[in-house]
Order: sequence, then C-alpha cells, then structure tokens
Amino acid sequence: MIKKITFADIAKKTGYSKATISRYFNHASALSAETQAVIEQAIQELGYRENKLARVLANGRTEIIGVVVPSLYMHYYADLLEKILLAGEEHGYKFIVFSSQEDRETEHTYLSELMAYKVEGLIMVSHVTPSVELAKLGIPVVTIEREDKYVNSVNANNYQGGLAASQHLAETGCEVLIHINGDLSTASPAFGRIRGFRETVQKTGLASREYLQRLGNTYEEIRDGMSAILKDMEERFPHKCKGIFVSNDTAAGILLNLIVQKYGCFPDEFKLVGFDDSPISREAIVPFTTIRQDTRLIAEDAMEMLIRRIEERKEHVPEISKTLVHHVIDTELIIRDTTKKCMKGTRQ
Amino acid sequence: MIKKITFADIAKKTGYSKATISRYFNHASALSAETQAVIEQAIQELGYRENKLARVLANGRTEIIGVVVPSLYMHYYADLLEKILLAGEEHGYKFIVFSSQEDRETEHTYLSELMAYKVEGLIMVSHVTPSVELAKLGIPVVTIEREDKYVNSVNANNYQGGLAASQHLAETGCEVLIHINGDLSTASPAFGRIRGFRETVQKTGLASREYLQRLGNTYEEIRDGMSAILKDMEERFPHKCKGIFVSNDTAAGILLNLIVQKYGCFPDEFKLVGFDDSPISREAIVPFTTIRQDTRLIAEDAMEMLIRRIEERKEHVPEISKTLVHHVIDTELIIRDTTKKCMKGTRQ
DNA sequence: TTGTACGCGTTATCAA
DNA sequence: TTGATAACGCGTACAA
Repeated sequence: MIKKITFADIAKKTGYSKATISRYFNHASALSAETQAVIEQAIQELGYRENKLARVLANGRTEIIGVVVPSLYMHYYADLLEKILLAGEEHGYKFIVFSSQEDRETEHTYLSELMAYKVEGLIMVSHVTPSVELAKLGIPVVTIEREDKYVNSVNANNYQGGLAASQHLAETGCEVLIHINGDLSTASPAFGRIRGFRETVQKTGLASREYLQRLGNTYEEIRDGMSAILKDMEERFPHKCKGIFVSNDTAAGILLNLIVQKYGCFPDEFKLVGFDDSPISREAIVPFTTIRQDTRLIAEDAMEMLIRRIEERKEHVPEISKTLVHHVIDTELIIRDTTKKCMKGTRQ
Repeated sequence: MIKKITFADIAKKTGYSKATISRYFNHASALSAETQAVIEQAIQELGYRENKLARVLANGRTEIIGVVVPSLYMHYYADLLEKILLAGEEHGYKFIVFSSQEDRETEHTYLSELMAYKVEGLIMVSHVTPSVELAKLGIPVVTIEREDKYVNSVNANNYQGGLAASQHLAETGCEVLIHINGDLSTASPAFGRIRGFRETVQKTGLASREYLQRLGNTYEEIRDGMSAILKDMEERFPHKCKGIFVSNDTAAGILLNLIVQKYGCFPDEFKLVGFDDSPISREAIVPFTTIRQDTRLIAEDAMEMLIRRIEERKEHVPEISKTLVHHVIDTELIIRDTTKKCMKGTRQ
C-alpha cells in the first residue's frame, strides 16, 4: 500500500504495454519466453502486488462466495464451515463469512452486504431466512441442512439416520423405543429423523414414546429438560429396556451423564444413540453410539453444486437456472458403548 | 447481476448527475430533501444494487479484514472466530476467513490472496507463520494467543491463569502439584501457564511434577498419553492428594474419564483444573474446574486495536506505526466439582 | 445544492 | 506476439 505499483509502472519499466503485463498474469503462454522473463524480473524489482479488486471491475469475477452460518458455538456448524472453506479454496474461491446468531434482520443486512460485494454464490447454513427470499437474490444459492423449497440444497439423509438409529436400538433388544427431538417443522430436513423413528416403531410394533419439545441452547436448559424426560421415562416404562434416540449429541451426552450419575454406571436397562458424532460422543464417560453426518462430503458436494451453477451463469447468459437440485448424503451409524445387547432380552 | 443498474442509470432516470447519486449514498445530508426523495424513488424502481467493489477502486477502502485460524475443529478457535466476526461487523467490517490447517505454505498462499483483495487489516490466530513475516505485509496486524514479537497482539493472561489454577489446587489442600502441558516454546504466550505453575510450586514449597510433552490431536493419542501419565502419577505419589492442572479442557476431560472409569467416581485423592472453559468442562460426568479465557473480550480488544491502526493509516500518511502494542486479558477461575477441599488434608 | 471531468487498476476489443 | 484505447462503477476535486 505504501507505494502502489501498478501495471502502468511495470509497463513503463519494461517498455511493454499494460495489456502485455495483463497477459503475463492471465495468458502467460501467449507471450514469448523472453518477454515473460523481463516482466517477471520487473515485477520482482518493483515489488508489485496484484490487485484482484481492479480485476473484478474489469471482468466481473470476484471469486468470492458468501457463507452464512447460524453460529459457530455449536461444533457441527464450525466443523461444517471448516469443510466448506477447504472445499472452496481448492477451486480458488475465497469466503466472506457471517455468523447471524439466527437473527432474521441481521441476516438480511448480511445478505445485502454480500450482494454489494458481488459474491458469485451463497452457501446458506442458517435457517431463519426462508428459501423464497434466497431465491430472489439472483445468484446461485445452495443451502445445507435447512428448508430448501426454492433453492438448491445438500442435506444429510436424516431419514436414513433416524431409521438406522432406531433399528439399531430395536436390534439390541430394547422393549420400548424413545425419541427425543426439538419441536421441528415438517419442512426441516431434520424432521426426517422423526420419520425414520416412526417407521421403525411401526415395523417392529414396539412400544414407543416421542418427546418433541424445545431442547434449549444452554447447558442448564438442556439438562433440566433431559432430567424431566428421564424421570417421565422411568415412571412410564419401569424395568423395561429403553432404547433412546436423541437428536443431537450435546443433549444425548447430558442425558447420559444424568443416567450415569444416578446409577453409578450406564445400566443395561438403557440404550442410547445420539446424532452428529460430535466430540462429546467420543469423549463422554461412556463413549456413545451416534449417527455421523459426513460434513466433508456434504461440504464438498455443496461446493461442487454451487460452482457448477456459477459456471453455468458465466456461459449460458445470466439467466438463472430454474431446475433445482436437492442432494441427500447418507449418514453412518457409529457404534460405541451405549448400545450393547440387552442382557434380559425378552425379545431376540 | 442480470441487468446491472449503475449510478449512470439512476442519473439518467432522475435527471441528476452521477456525482449527485454518489452523494446520495455518501453525504445524503448535502442534498435537498426533494432530491433525496426523487433519487430514493428511482433506486427502488430500478432495483439498484450497490457495488462496493467499484467504490473500493475509487476510494481505496475495502472494509474487509482477513482472518486466519489454524482450524475450526477446536472449540476454542471456533468460539474465538465467532466473537471476532461479531466484533468487527459492529464496525461495518466484513471478513475473508481462512482455515490454514497449520500448514505454513498454505498459509503463505492465503496471505497473498488477502493482500490481493486489499484487506485493510489482518487478525492472525494461526501460529505457524512467524511474526516477522506478518510484519512485512505492510498492513495492520493483530495476533491472538501466539508468538507476537514483531506485531500487535492480544493474549489471555496465561501466567495469571496458571497461577490461579495452581494456587487454587494448593488451597484445596493438595499435597502434590502436577502440571500437564504440551512441549511449548517459551515464546508462546501459553508458556505463561507453566510459569504460573512453577511460581506456585516455589511459593508453597509443595512437591510437584511437570509432564511437558506433545499431547496429540486425536482422542486416541490424547487418551493414551493421559493414561500413561495417570499411571506414572499414581506410582510416584500413592495416597497423596494430587492436584492436577491440565493445559486444555479436552485433555483434562479425557483424564477425568480415565480416573472415573478406574475408581467408579472422582476420588478425593484427585483434584483437577482444566483450561479454556470449553463445553466439555461443563458437560463432563463431573463438571470440572477450569480457567476461562474471555474470548469475547479478547476478540473485541483485538478488533479495536486493529481498527485503530487502520484509522491511523488513513490519516497519518501510509507510514506504518512502529509502536507495537501487546494487550493481556485476564482469565477467570471457574470452580466446579473437581476441586473440593481435600478431606484428609494434612495441610490446611 | 448540483454538475463536470478525471482517476482508481485491470481486462477486453480491435488492430497492428 | 504486442499495443492503443475504451470500458468497468464509483468517488471527489473543482467549478458553478
């Protein structure tokens, strides 16, 4: 910044024109070897630093993608963001990142900023802005694990995950299947976990119970909720082998602790499966079974999808493609120590 | 992007000049109320979208700050990044974020990109690029919790944290003080934790032992390391009340689990303090005492420091200020359930 | 209060 | 293979 060396300076020093200097950076092969060497030399001597923003004004390509996450406090989002950044950088994209705290208005401001900076596409992870709004932005958008009616998306196969979790519980010999989840809208991809659970209940004919209620965002809230649920479960299904499928690892971990604290161990009477494969599932006092979402795959797929749209727009006129794509990435059951076969086993 | 409306279009439609349209956005108060209304109207009708990149070319201000974190897998970095984003957005800055995976070369590329995009400043959290390099960039730089000899920085008061942790252990009546940490360079701010520990050992005259070795990055590595350390501690100090200060919560949590798994509870013979106040410290089977780094304060301070430098450069010629500033933010002891007073207590 | 004219650093289009 | 010149969209003296 101290002295801004530009193409003009290099041109003057080398005797070539600005156009040739530009070519050196963009189509070097079109220059004679000698020219390249001369320019290379001058660039070094002058200490030239490229200015990609000026290039943007001239050719329209920012190579910037916008990302909005709901927060980074939750491990899942942080992990996902990291994978998104890595996937995009391989293709030469940079990211302007916003964490919206799930505030609709804030998010609106952020989206305006992103548009003002002419981002070429948007990866939307936050879920407070409806997809209709996103579709209106006029740039390629891919959402991850959120309502996606009017935009492209990549989601985990929540249904399959819910199915795998509950089937696994049934197979361990549980007598009653229990599902703990938030109070989800059916439009949310995560609702698939509930569908998977319900299907298993139907297929197996096992007794069941769903606790669908706001789980809370703080440790204390979640703990109190889990505590009440634990009490209720024990009253309703005493001495039955209870297979519990909790929709996220944080809540699952807290429930696990409540159980271990109460019994001094994780009793055979309980089986537990979480969701996300976040660090706590592995680091818990009893490492617990969970459903892994492959964030790397999800991010790479989203990135590829977005880049494809961006390329399309460059070739086929700026007419935004109206064919929406929704990808679903399979999940994986990670079996750990909370789903050992029931010893009493009336079933099996 | 579909049709790019520019100031020229607004000017044509309203009959005003481009300059006046520009004024509408930058010095609206200098226009008559009527003019403002007319322009406002035209903007709406045309569906104008501002282009902040063109503005950059004209006035040099990108309002973009670069951030490089080592990774987002660790909760501490994700949390810190979130706070940085929030602190900066309040001042109208946007962030291009890179996660370098602690790779020196990758990081070099990222830094070049940031310079090419004319970021106004850099927040550096990753620690593989020495500060001499950072100082050469020619833009304001603030580092957080890393080697900072040649640049401005904000760090947690690691010394105070180490002191508080070990003193607290001493006060609970521990007979031997133990510190587990990585094999740190003395240039690393985190080395202050070791200094704090050592000073407490000297002051109290208690028996002590330091385990300074690579802790590892995976659960398995850390667990194996902790397991060996636990064994060694027990052999060296049988039946003594052991006060253990572990330099991060992940490792502390794993050690805690090993102890609880072995004894079926967290015995009076052990006292434990972690570092970071990451979620695991609260969600562990026995919520454990830890040292909290106020990431919000750290981020806000770093942001303020950086912005100050940026402003300075705008006024006082582009001569980069050579007076370095290093801030230190106090930590806080969070007392939970792993540091209850020793019952046997030969001391106290 | 408003307009004119030029500059910001690069790329694209035509020529040569 | 290279050059001249006009964009790109906005800000800002300077003038009116």
